[in-house]
Amino acid sequence: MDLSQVCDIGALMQNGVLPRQDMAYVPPDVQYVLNSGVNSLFQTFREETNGIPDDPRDWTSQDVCQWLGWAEAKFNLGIQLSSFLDQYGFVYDGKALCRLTKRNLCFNTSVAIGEILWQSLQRICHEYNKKQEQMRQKYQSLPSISEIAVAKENATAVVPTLDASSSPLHDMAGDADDFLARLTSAPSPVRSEFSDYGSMPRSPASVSGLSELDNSPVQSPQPQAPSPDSHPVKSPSGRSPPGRKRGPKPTIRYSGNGPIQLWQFLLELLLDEEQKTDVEWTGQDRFEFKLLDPENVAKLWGKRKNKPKMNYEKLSRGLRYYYDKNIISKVHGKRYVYRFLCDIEKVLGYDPTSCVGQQEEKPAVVKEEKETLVPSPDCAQPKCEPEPIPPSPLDSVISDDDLFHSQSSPIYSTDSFLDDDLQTIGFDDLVFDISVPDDIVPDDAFDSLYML
DNA sequence: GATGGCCTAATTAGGACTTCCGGTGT
DNA sequence: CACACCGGAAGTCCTAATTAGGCCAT
Repeated sequence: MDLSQVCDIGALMQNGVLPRQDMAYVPPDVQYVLNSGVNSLFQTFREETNGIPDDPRDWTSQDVCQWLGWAEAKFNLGIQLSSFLDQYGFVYDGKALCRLTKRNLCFNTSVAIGEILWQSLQRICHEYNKKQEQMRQKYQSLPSISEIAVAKENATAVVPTLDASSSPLHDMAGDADDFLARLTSAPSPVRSEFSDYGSMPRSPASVSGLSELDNSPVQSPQPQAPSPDSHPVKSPSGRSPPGRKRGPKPTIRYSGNGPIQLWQFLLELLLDEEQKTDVEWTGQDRFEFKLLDPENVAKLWGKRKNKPKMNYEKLSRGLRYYYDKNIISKVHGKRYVYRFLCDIEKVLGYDPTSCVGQQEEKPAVVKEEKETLVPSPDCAQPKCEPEPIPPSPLDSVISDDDLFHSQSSPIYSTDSFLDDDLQTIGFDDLVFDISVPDDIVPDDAFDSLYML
């Protein structure tokens, strides 16, 4: 199948080339062609649609119809509009649309159509975010009004420069670490309301402040700083996704909200090829790892937290606090060996221990994920109380109360319903920053970084 | 002058460690 | 005996929520 064929999804489905509704997934090679087709045909989206807002969240029902019409015409999808009616029989607006997951889309239409629509929507969101980011950077590079006023006082004719490198604000940014630190100040994962980690809820206000769209595929662009000491991460699948250019490996570094926590730091080290002499997965048990050089790990931890007197004795005390919280446990009888009890696979989007001892490359980019820390299914959870599965994100009306309960439930996060592409629920708690080198094509970066 | 809205600073509460230490197990 | 490991206790640092007070418009 080539790009010329991909335009006619309907025909491809009829010919059995593409999976139909009863198929569970799109084969990777077909998915690649679909992605390429969307990317190729998307070039004309703006010209062929009339005045659709850049931000899909701002779309009206008419805009959604227009988008569906465009996709329908472009790909001969055979979309049933009824698939996009909410419970009241109205066509989704942009906000409701953005709450859909790929799985929702596939479920409502078909795997192939869902894939096309998903890719298309991702692309639109990506363009919007890119635009926002550019505007943000442009804005940041501008001198403030007060600076202009001062400049006017000091010189009779000073023209504010747009050159970021010469802007006083540019210098104020400080080093990347400092900048990163300032970016990462917010609640931490184990502080999530009603989480199982010994935290007490503060007040519903802290939760109700979450907008519905915080969990939608559309993420507002977040300022990201370069990570000077970040390191490459390999991919678990063993081969690079098709179409990805060769180049410097993407890097991964925690950049979530709030100060980095010890377990996050350890995970960061474990994902770092260059730290393999300090800490590594044992491969013996799920998420089991060993501190090969405990003192050095402690030193690195102390460096990160600006605690020069940090040592393994103190670090291990920190780890022991995790025992009660079911985040990490000690592997009895093995020196310096611990085990993550939380579901690292969910946090990262793949099992980092799956290719321990293998030489093949992991996927070049790891999922960027925003999610509460989730105890793994095999971890005994006496404090966990079962909760009913919350309403589908398809529901166009979700009360704050629903949101409050559904998001804060650890059970919800562990539910199998939330696998792979269904990731619209979660806090902005854990975010690993994946820096993608410039020479990797944007679409590749987008595939992995965006709307996961 | 009374009231209400807005803003800001101070206070409070809580989480996540850090530091220290005595005890236990191997 | 050395060392890893455990867990209590007190303290620090940080963030977010709450409260109090000042200012201003009506």
